[in-house]
Amino acid sequence: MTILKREEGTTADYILEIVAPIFNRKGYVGTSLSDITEATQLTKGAIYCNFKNKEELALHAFHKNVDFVIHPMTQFIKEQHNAIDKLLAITHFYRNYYELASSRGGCPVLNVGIDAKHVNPILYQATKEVVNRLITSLETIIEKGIQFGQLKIDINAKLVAGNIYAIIEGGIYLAMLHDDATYLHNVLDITEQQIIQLKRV
Amino acid sequence: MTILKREEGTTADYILEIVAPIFNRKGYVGTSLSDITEATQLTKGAIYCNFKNKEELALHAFHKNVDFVIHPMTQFIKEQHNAIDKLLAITHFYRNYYELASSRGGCPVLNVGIDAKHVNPILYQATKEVVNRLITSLETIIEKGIQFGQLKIDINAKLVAGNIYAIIEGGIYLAMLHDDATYLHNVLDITEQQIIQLKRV
DNA sequence: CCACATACATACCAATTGGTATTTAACAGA
DNA sequence: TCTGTTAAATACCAATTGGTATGTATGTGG
Repeated sequence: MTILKREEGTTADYILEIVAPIFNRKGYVGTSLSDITEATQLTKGAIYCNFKNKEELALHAFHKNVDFVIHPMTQFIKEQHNAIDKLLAITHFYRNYYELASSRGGCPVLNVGIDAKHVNPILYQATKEVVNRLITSLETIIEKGIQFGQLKIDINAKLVAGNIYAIIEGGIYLAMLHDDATYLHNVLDITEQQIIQLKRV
Repeated sequence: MTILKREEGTTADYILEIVAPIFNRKGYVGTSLSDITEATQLTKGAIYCNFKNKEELALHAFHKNVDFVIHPMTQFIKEQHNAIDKLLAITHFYRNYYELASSRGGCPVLNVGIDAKHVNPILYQATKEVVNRLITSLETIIEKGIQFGQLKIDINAKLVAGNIYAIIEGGIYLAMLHDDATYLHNVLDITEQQIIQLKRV
């Protein structure tokens, strides 16, 4: 399978694991092949044997970064069984997001969404799709909440979902910029208030 | 003064005017000297005669971009004479922000704050200072509003200022990502509600 | 044990990177 | 009109960029 005496996983996985945070930090153009070979202690031969080119590697790295930060949240959500609790599980999850994400170079959605827009259409498109997925899942939670009589009936699910995501991402931005999680925590407080007001009385 | 037969302004101004949106779009590492010489139709001699190096040029470009989008807002604010109206002038200003900023490559604060963090300490620091200035001015408006009896006395000015800025910036992010200003408009609606609730009863 | 595929290393490529030294042209002041 | 200064063009630099062609070692199926 692989020459290197690593216990588990393929070389491609190994490369991605090391390279993903680098792409997240330095961006697509900012990350060079020499950054990659240096960090992995592999040669270009190994890289191009496992990935078609830099772009494909960056795309995989992006998805790896997204999974790393988002996967725990989906678990949190599944554990709850009504709309309010699911929404609060989200804000609860984001309470620890600064620690989770900053160790890997920040929020990949925020980073790549900004970084790739005028530079790499593939990565840009991938970011849009991830954001759409996230907002849509929020939307679905709200819609089902309305349907099951947990939330007020006059709620615009799409609008509220977008707002929640925007507010949280704004808090993440400020937290990352100033290396201070309280910016995020403060907007989460607001978001939670907003969520509670969605509850059907 | 300058060889080029431009009617007004220095060559440095001319370079900045053309180069600023490019830096905003492609970022610091993503913008090459050849991008710059191509766009300005000048040679590297002209560039390095007017700016010490790429970094200094990028720094000036950043401040030019910030001024371009922020200056109109400060005018708006000055025209109002109580805290609520000043705060609403801000949200009013951001109603047109998508059109204003996207034509120049997006929000420079958001772009450079993300782009430069792990790549260029000078630009990163500059962004933090701009954000601090903006949040502090918000804070001052709120504090004076409390002082003059326009706003509730139990408001945490620093906290509210940070929240408003985070929410707006989050809306800007989504609007830019999806090329859809409504994401921004929706969070501005929320922000305005929040502002009105600050009013002393 | 041999043929072959796989996985990676090595060596190389043209193009581009940011930056500089030199040259040229234009202007201003005397 | 001569002189010094300045702005910009030109030519050049070593280093690095992403990518590829070739070489080599290792494991595997027949």
